[in-house]
Amino acid sequence: MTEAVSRPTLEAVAARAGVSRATVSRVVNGGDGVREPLVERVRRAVEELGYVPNQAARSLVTRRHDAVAVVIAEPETRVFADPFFALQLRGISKELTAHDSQLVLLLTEGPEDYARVGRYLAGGHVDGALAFSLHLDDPLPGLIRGAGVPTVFGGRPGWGDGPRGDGPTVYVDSDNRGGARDAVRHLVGLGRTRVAHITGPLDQTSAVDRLDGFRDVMVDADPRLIVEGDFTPAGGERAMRVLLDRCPEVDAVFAANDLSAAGALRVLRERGRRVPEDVAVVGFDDMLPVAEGADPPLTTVRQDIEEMGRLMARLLLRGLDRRGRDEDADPGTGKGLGGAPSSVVLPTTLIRRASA
Amino acid sequence: MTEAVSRPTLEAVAARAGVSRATVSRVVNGGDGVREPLVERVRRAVEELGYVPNQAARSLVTRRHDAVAVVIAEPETRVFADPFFALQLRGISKELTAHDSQLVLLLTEGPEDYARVGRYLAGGHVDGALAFSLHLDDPLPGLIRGAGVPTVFGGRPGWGDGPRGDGPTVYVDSDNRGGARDAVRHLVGLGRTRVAHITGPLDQTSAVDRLDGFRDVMVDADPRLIVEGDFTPAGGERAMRVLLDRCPEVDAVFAANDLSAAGALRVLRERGRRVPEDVAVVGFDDMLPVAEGADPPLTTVRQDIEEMGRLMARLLLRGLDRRGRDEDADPGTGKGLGGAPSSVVLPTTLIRRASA
DNA sequence: CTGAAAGCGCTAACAA
DNA sequence: TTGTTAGCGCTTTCAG
Repeated sequence: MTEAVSRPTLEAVAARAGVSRATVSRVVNGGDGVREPLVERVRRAVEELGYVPNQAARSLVTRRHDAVAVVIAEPETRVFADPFFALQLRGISKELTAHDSQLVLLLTEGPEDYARVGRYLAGGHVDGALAFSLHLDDPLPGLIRGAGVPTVFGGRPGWGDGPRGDGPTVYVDSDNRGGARDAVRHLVGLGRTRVAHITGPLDQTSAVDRLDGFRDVMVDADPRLIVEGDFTPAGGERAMRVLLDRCPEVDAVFAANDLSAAGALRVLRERGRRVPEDVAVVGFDDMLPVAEGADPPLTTVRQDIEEMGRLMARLLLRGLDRRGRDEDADPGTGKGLGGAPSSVVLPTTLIRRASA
Repeated sequence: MTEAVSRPTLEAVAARAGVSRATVSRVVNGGDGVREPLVERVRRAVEELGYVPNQAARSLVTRRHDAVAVVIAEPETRVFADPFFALQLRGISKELTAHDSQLVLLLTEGPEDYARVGRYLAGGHVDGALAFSLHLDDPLPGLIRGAGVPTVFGGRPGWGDGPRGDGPTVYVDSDNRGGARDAVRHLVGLGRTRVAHITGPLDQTSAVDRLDGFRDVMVDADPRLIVEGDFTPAGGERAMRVLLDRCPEVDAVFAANDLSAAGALRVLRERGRRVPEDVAVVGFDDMLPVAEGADPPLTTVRQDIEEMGRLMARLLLRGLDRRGRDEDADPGTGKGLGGAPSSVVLPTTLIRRASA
C-alpha cells in the first residue's frame, strides 16, 4: 500500500501565483469576475502544485457535499441474484457523475441496520438520497423521510402520497400495470382463452400493479388461474406445478417477471408441454441473459431499468438545485414555485420472442 | 422532498450539559478520561438534542474520512449480468459497516472516466480504495497506485509485484488454479479421457489461472480440446459447438465459469448428448441461481465471493490502522514493522451436483 | 480531569 | 476586480 502525502492548500497556490486565497478560490470555482491574466497565473500554479480542493473544508462552509446516498434494503438475498440492482446503480452512477456528485452506497442486511442508515442520513453527510422501496410495510421509507433528507424512491412506495406536510413523495417507476395489460392482451390476441398469472410477492407494489393489469384484461379470470410466486425461478416452478395440477387445460401464462417465467418454462418442459404450442408464456423485465437465454427465448415486457436509475438521480439533483435557489428567494419555507419535481412512470414495451 | 434542518452543534450540546466543547468531544469519541457523572450528563444532552457530529468538520482536523472508495471498471456490460459484483459489494459493505466506514462507489464506463476516478482518489476524499482489476492491460490499477491511496485489489492483478517502491500490491483472490485442478481431477476420476476446457477471456488472470490448472492435470491435452470463451452463456455455446465439431468424442468439459457451462449445457442438449452420461460438465463459481437452476444442476467449483469482498475490506482497514500507528512511531517513512497486510488466496471447494 | 484557545482549509461577505 | 477578514464545527494541545 502506498504513502499518504500532504496535499498543497489554497494558501500554497495563492503564494505561488502571487494572489490572495480568495482569488484562487474564485478561479477554482469557475473563475467568474477574475481578470484573464490572473486566471491564467492561478491555473498554472494549481497545475504545477497538483492542487486539489479539500472537500471537507469546502463542505464545512458551503454545507453542500456533492454526494448522494443510495439506500438498498435487501433483507433477502434475492435482489442480488438478478441484475436489476446493478443496472439501476449504473444509471444512477452515470447521472451523478455527470453532475460531479458522488455515490455513497448504503446496503442494509435487515432492520438492525436501519438505525445506522437513519443516523447517517440524518447526519447531513449527503445532499440527498435515492432509495428502493421494496416492501409495503418497510419501515425504511418512513425512517428516511424522518431524517429530513430530500429523497427520490425507486418504485412506487406502498403508502399514499405524502402524509407529511413536506411535499409529495417523489418516485420513478415503470408502468407495471400497463405493461401487464399489454402482455395479457398479446396472449389473448393469440387466441388463448385460459390465461394464468404467476404473481410476484404481493407485498411489493410492482407485483400488485402487474396483477391489477392482468385483471384489467381478464376481468372474470378464474381465481384458480392466479397463483402467487415470489419473483424467483423456484417460485415460478412451484406456481407452475400448482397451475398445471389445478387446471391442466391452461394454455397461456403471464409470469410477473422473467425469472419466474424461466422456472415455469422448466416445469412445462418437464411435464411435456410444448411452448408456445401448448402453453404460451410471457415474462416481465426483459432481463437479457434470462429472457434471451431461456428455452424457448422469452416474450416479455421490457422496462428500461438503467433509465429508471438515471431518472431518479436526475429528479433528485433537480430538486436540490431548486431548493438551493428557493432558499435564497424565500428563506422561510424552502418550498417553491412551480418547478417541484414530481413522480415519473416510464412506459414499457412488449418484446416478442419465441415463447408467445 | 423534505426540508433541510439546521443541526445542533457541539457547542449546543456543551451548553446544555453545562460543560465545555472539549469535554463533549471527548465523550462523543469514546469518553476516555472523563468522569462518569459528566459522561452521563453529556450523553443525555446528545440524546435530547439529537446531536450528530459533522463529519466534514471532523475530517478537516483529523484527516480521516471513514470512507473507502470501491472502484469498478466495467467497460462491458458483462459484470452486470452476473451477480458476482453484487455479492462482492455485499461482503465489502458488511465489513466496512462494522468499522463505521462508508462505501463510495466509483463506477466507470470506460477509459474516459479514468481521469475522474484518478482525480477523486488523489483528492484525498477517502482513506483507501478497493479495486477490481479486471483486465491485464487495464491502465486503472496504475492510475490508482499513482494516486497514492492505500489500495487492495480484488483478483490477482495482471502485473508482477510492486514495481513501485511503496510496498507490494495487496490483493485477494480465489485459488483459481487449484480449483481448476480439482475440477479436472474429478472428471478424470470419473474415468473421462477426453476432457475439454472452455476458457474465460484470457486477458483476465482468473481465466489464465484456471487454464493453467487445467493444464496441470491434463499435461498432454490435445490443443483442440481447449477453446476460448468469454465467461458468457453465448460464449459457452459457441465454444461447445466448436468443441463438438472438432472433436465429437469429447466426454467431459470443464468450463471456466458457470455461465459458460450453462451455455455448453444448452448446446449439448440441442445436439442430443446426455449429461452426464455422454458428456460430464463442471463449472466454476457456484453462482447459485445458475448452477442450481441448470439442467441438470451443475457440478462446480465454489468460490466464496462475499468472503472475498469482506476480506478485501478487512485487509484495507487493517493496513490503514497500521499506518496510522506507524506514523506516530516512525513519521519518516510511514512504512512498518512486520504487520503489513499481504495478499490472500482463498480456497475453493468442489460442489457435486448432477452434471458430473 | 476539565476548560480555553488555536487552528484544519475553505468560502463569502465586506472593503478597498 | 481583488484582498481582508470572519467564521463553518470539530479536535487537540496546553494550562489550570
